[in-house]
Amino acid sequence: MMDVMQNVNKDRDMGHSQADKARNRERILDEAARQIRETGLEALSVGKLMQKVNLTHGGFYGHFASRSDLIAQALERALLAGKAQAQAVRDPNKPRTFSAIVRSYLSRTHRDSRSTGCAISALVSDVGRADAQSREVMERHIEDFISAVSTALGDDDKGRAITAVSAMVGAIAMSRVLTDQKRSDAVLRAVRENIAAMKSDDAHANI
Amino acid sequence: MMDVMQNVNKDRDMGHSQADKARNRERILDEAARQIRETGLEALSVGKLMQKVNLTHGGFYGHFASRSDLIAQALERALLAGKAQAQAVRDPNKPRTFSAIVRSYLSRTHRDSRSTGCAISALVSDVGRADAQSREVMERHIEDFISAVSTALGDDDKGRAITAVSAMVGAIAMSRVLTDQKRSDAVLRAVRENIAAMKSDDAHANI
DNA sequence: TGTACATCAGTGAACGCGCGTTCACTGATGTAC
DNA sequence: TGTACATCAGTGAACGCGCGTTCACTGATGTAC
Repeated sequence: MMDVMQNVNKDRDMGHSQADKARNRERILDEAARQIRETGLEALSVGKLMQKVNLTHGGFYGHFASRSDLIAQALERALLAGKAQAQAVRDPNKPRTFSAIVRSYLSRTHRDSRSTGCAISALVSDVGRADAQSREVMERHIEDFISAVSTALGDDDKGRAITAVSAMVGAIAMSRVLTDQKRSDAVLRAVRENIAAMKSDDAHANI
Repeated sequence: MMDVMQNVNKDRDMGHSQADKARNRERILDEAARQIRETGLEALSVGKLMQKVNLTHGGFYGHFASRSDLIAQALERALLAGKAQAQAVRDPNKPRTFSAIVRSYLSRTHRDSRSTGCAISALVSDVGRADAQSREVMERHIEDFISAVSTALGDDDKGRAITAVSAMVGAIAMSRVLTDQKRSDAVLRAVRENIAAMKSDDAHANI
């Protein structure tokens, strides 16, 4: 009986050591990064977030200065997690080819896992109207993504990479709007096929 | 003195006739359509919206059943207004060529006028996580946009139009995130140039 | 055309609610001896 | 290694605030005669 009570408390308290605090901070950030991708930057509620990680709302301010401080950090975390998620799928030994990037980015799996996928496509519109600080955070990741694609294409100029990234981000974002699964699938397929052609012709022909 | 007072009241009351009511409903909807494109679906506040059109919050429920009812209707309005705005710019006598569509969509002017521009690029991410009703509203307009582009391209298949639309929507949405104006301009330019090539080669080569 | 009355568009006070944030408290952790 | 105390991670009640929504009211509009 006493043991049961203590276990219940353990689950809730999560310990009070410094290591526990650091671990809790990570859990809060990870969960926030998931939630903003799932429901947007503004929908995040401090109380619900803390409940989700089995803590009470009051403790939040031992970890973050304010809700908007958390959101800024969660956005960075979401962008990193989305990238890591993409790279976890592939074989770490082989270099990432252009077609491998396009295939995994424009997959139905990616479309259907908003809360763990790329934060750019999950939050472009939102961040487009956010403050300069948030925009700069995403800006760095957009640049990185473009650079990675440009390298995979073997281009000096970034024009084609920019176009491919725009099409990929737009396609995933739109595919999540479409309620008709066939149409949604068709968007992913069309962009995948049209864009794949970019690499196959080595002469820099039309796109 | 009496005249002045009456004029002040006129500005606020806006009259009580049925025609006035219909006009007020339109003003509320138009302003809501602007606001959701500027600040997102969720940021809209009934009180602030009514203040903006010189009415008091209580009157709102004479026009709409609820805030979410208004939002659904404002989304449709925003999508229509964005389309109308695009068509107002061009010469109504000439047919819309593919390159004309691309040039105006991917213009700096369009990027810089979120509250009057295309609601798809302003709200893709938001609507992607909204309820089925809102998604269906935007879905119809995405399909229309794809059809218009496909016609301009003279294609039977919609694949290339889907790719062009994805790239345009993604490019405008991302260009609004970038704080570095040069980079933002470069995204618009790159996609404009790469996509323009789609039409010039009539043989259905690579994109 | 003019009057009397019913209708109804818009007003603004009031409501309950969930939110972000603060703070006195508790008890486990870490440290000084 | 063991004890005594300071620290501090997490708790939960309380706060002020803005929100969506309701409603009794006002006075202009529209209609019946």
